[in-house]
Order: sequence, then C-alpha cells, then structure tokens
Amino acid sequence: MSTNTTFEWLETSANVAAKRLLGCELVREVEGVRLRVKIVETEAYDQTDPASHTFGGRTARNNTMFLGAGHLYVYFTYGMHFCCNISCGSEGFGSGVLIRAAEPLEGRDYMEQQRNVEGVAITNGPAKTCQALGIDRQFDGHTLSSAPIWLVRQPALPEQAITTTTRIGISKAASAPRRFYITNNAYVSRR
DNA sequence: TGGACGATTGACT
DNA sequence: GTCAATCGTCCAA
Repeated sequence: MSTNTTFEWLETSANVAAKRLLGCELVREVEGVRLRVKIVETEAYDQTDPASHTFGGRTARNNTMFLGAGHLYVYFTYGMHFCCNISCGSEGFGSGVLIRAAEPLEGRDYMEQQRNVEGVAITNGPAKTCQALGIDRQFDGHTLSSAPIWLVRQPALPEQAITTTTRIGISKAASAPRRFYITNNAYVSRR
C-alpha cells in the first residue's frame, strides 16, 4: 500500500498547497471497494482570509484546519451537504485547501451508485465529490496517511497546465484569485 | 437564545 | 436564469 508518512510538502501557504494538490490522488476504501480519484480543482483558504471558516479564530467546528498539514477537514453546509478540505501549513495556523472536483480513476461504478448519476456529474463539485467517495462528518480530523482515506502525492503540474480564477460561492473576499484547476479537465465544476 | 446565513445542488421556468 | 431544501454554526441582543 503506497501511503505518505509525512506531509512536509503541504507545510506551506494555502495557495501553494492548492496548486501542489492538483493532480494528486485521493484513495478511499469502503465496503471492500477501492475508490481512487485525481484532484482537478481546488480553492485556498486561511486565517487571514475573510472567506475562510478559520478567519474568526479556532472553534470546535474548524479545529481540524489548525492541526497542521495532512488532515481531512470535513464540514456540513446548507443543511444537507458535506465538503472536504486538506489542511496545510503549520500547526496552530488555520489553513486548508477545499477539494472542489476530482476525476474518477478507479471504482467508478461504486461512485455512480453513491451519486445516482452518470457522467461528469458524479464528481464535478465539492459536495458531489464527497458523496461519491462516501466522506462525511465521521472523517473530520482524519490523518491522510492511513486507511480508509489517504492521499498519494503526484509530481507537480507545470504552471501552464493550471488555470487560476476567483473562488465560487463565497460573498467575502470574492475577488481573490484563489481557485485553481487543471485546464480543460472535464470534471472541473461549472458554476 | 433567536435568527441570519452559508466554501451547494438539483429541479424548474 | 431563478429558487427551494434544510440545519449547524456563530454572533448580536
């Protein structure tokens, strides 16, 4: 099993971590099935950012983002959806990267069942990706170096393969260019 | 302790 | 393009 033991490469700013995570794989084992996806769209958030959950300081909800790099921060939103982030930076500084979309590499059938749809809609959004991978609140705080969910680092993509834009669905700091995605990837979210 | 508001999605006009 | 669903979190009072 190829798992990472350290996350030094994520002990950096959210912006840099968000770009480094593009192309990396997230592996999930559930009910004896292995699911594997490639991260294709991310957004950066940190304590200095009014749009971040950590802007107001450490709370019970956002605690995972303060644990240091390599933890899964899962939050519940709109009364019905879960979204997941990968924490980055140093312990004590609330920062992380929202996984907005991913491309299925293995276990596509299982993901389609979870989502009850076919095509790119299985993972082309943050809550969709969580649902496809069966990620919910119980995994908040999980360290991404062990089963049943772990991260596999991949070589950094060339800058030219990455598109940078403003983030989606936020009202504060809406003009900050902190959304990153793999140019022309079919699974990148639309709205 | 009440109420506004979300790092969204899917259905509908 | 517009809008409802649905509830945990946070802050003002």
